[in-house]
Amino acid sequence: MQISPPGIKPASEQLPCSKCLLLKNKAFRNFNKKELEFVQNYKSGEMVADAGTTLLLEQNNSAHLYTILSGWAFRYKLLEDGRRQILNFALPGDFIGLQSSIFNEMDHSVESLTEIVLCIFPREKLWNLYKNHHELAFDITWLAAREERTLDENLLSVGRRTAIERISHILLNLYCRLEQLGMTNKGKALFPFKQHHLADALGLSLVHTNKTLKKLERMKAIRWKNDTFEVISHKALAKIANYEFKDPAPRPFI
Amino acid sequence: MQISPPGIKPASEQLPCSKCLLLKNKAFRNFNKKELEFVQNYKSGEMVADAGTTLLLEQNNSAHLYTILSGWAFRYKLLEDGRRQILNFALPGDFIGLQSSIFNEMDHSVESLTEIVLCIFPREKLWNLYKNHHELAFDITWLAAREERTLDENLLSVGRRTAIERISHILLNLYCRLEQLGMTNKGKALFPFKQHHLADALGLSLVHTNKTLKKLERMKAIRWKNDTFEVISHKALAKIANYEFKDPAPRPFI
DNA sequence: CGCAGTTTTGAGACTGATCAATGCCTGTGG
DNA sequence: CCACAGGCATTGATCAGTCTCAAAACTGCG
Repeated sequence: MQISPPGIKPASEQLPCSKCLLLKNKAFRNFNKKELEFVQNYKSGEMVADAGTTLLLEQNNSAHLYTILSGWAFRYKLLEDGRRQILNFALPGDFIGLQSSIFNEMDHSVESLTEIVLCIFPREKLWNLYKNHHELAFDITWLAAREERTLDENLLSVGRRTAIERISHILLNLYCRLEQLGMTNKGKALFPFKQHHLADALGLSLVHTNKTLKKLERMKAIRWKNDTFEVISHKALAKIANYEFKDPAPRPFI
Repeated sequence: MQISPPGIKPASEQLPCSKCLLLKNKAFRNFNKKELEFVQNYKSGEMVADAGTTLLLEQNNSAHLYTILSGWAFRYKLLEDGRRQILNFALPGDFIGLQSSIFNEMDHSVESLTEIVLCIFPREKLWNLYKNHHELAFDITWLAAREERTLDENLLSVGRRTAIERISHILLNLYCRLEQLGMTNKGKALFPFKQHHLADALGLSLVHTNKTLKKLERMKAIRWKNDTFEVISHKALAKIANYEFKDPAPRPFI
């Protein structure tokens, strides 16, 4: 029996897949009728979790896979003494929990940063998806490969970029992801995380992260106050981070 | 037209899939006749590359996917000024090049560390695999998810572990992977890479990597001389790295 | 024998970590 | 409406793990 962790509740109001808000977002690809039908059938429900909820826990098994419908989450791993590494941030359209479906055990945890709405897929039906809907199966591989790319980039940052490069890079990257999702407004975006999240994502200490952020503010590249992040100079940021902008093609999701 | 980069040649002698050496290795799962037949058909040939050959290049596209039949390789990314981050090492049974099949462009490069034998799969037939062999499609997802796990672990190391922890961890990890493949002998294994590869994999400088290795030797945990790596004390190494041994189930490959 | 690549060692510099306060907001209870 | 607590952000001072530079010692090889 699966018991919902505290902070997680079935969503009161659920949309049919055909009305899924993600479908309206130009960041995502379209579905044909047959696919939509299958996904509707695959989906077992929606749930809402408060900010700060542990959605998936390392070493545990999860009965479900999730697609984020709205809100932020992050994947992380802990060392025994409490050191934490945030592996990456997850946004609407991102798929979480594939690990446990494939290996029967998570090797990382996932926590929500905001109130979050998740679309639930029972893992035992994943096989069925591979069997009958190879386009969707391919999409799942696509998502896994994309995650790998993100991790490659993060590893490059943490391993070889300096503090100021890392910070500029991740801020710009997050900003671009949000922009693609239509979650920005005139250079501004809501960043629901704290500085210690950034530090943990970048392998830096909180203090040094703070000092470096201040430096970026003094350089008039960014402003970040009360959860609102603002890119003041894309150019300056991109130059520090040596960031390459690319406009992504519509992407799949499940 | 695809022109083979220098250092790459078609293998002179090629085994049919039914005699694939990987099949004899207990690390890998078995195939049934139908699968074997499909894979045999999917496979377009084998090639051999010298040590130090760039097998796949960032920003390029590759017409093929590869499974390593024998030898070592590594995936890496470069920064413009030459800083390099090795993302991970690839051993026999590992699958490389999925990225370019999915996104039409590699976002990392791959280089051989030893002479390497590759099994070649044309990317345009990947779709066919998804269509007609969902078990194999699932295996590809399995491989992608496994890669993600490895990267998660590497990111944790580089972001949050100290130099000595990182080094102990990666050495033990590589040793265990080789052991699984039957490539170790009484605590000894061949490590065909140089110290600067380790440094680049761990986000450390060459000098500091060297000093830390020496420290591990003085602590009588390891010995590493002339490409031969020896674990002298699993216990000591595991304690420093806080490493958890797990015996893995037979894994898929293509 | 001599070169080229690699490993090893020492010295000194510096990025980023740790420690310790202080300040700032926001929500809560009186 | 104020006092206070708790969570974050900010700052200064000091420390240390790692880096860079430089040179010497090895190793394998033509």
